[in-house]
Amino acid sequence: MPTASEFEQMLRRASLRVTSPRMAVLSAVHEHPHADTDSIIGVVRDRLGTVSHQAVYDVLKALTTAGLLRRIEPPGSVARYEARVGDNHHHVVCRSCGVIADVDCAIGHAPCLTASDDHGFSIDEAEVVYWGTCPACKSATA
Amino acid sequence: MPTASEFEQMLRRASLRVTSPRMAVLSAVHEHPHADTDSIIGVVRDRLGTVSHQAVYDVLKALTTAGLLRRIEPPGSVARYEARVGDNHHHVVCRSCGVIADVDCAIGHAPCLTASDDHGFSIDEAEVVYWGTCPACKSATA
DNA sequence: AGCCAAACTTGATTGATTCCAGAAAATCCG
DNA sequence: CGGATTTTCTGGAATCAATCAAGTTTGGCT
Repeated sequence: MPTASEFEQMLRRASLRVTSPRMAVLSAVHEHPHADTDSIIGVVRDRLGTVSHQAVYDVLKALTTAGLLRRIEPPGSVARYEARVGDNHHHVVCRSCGVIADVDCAIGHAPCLTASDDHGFSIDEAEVVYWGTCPACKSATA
Repeated sequence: MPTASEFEQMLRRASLRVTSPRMAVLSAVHEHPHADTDSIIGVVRDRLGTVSHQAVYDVLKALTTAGLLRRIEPPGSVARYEARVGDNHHHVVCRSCGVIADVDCAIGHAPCLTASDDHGFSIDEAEVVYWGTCPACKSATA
């Protein structure tokens, strides 16, 4: 877990002003990977008191654009955010409870990046979502 | 393109009653792959006159559950439907205009199904979204 | 023909996300 | 330090896909 001053440096390096909502959001996402916006709002308010949901939405968008956060949108779920950026990793989603876990690419840096027929598209990224059942749900149904 | 009587058989085989909204939706999705719900409503109304959006939502859900349609939800887009089901194919999405094209799996039947660390999940499906630029947008910016 | 469950209609509601305009705060520069 | 400029934050309203609820119609079967 990065320290407060490291979060500050991340913001400054991205040419973003250092504000308490930004610090709180950044640290909240680091603490709760794959959290949805509403949970993040809750965590931020626990720490700072009153913060508008609009501010959190703005901050999340700014940090995502700056590359400090990554936005993921698993089908059937609202938008979620994670702090692990810059590497090519994917996600497993539990069909029954919806939890998400990180999965490193099995094949290499760009898995499945070579489509059999790309229809003339210039493909620059492949995003993989694995569907399955998490250990907790497996033992619950057993 | 299947004929009307083939659509009818598909519905009956799935134990679904044959109604004009269902026939119209089924054929609309066959004619317009990757269409969103709103476009489908438009096509259906062109053919049948007044149809409630609720009916279309219901039909789409019923047909998806029955396995006659597949629902896809590319991040940043609303839900879309396609009639190509039962095979393991993926999609390319254009970053600039949003068009979607089908892509057959390059590696085999279940690409990237072996994650390096599955965190104990039982993975049964891998869904791949390729991001890139479509030929039309490439030539537009050139 | 006539029943009954499934399907459709109308109309309202939810819930995530975005838009807007004014107030507040942070950075820059002298 | 202090003022001007720019960005951010606040609070409320608006949007849009999607869902819910209650009542009416219709397809499939006897």
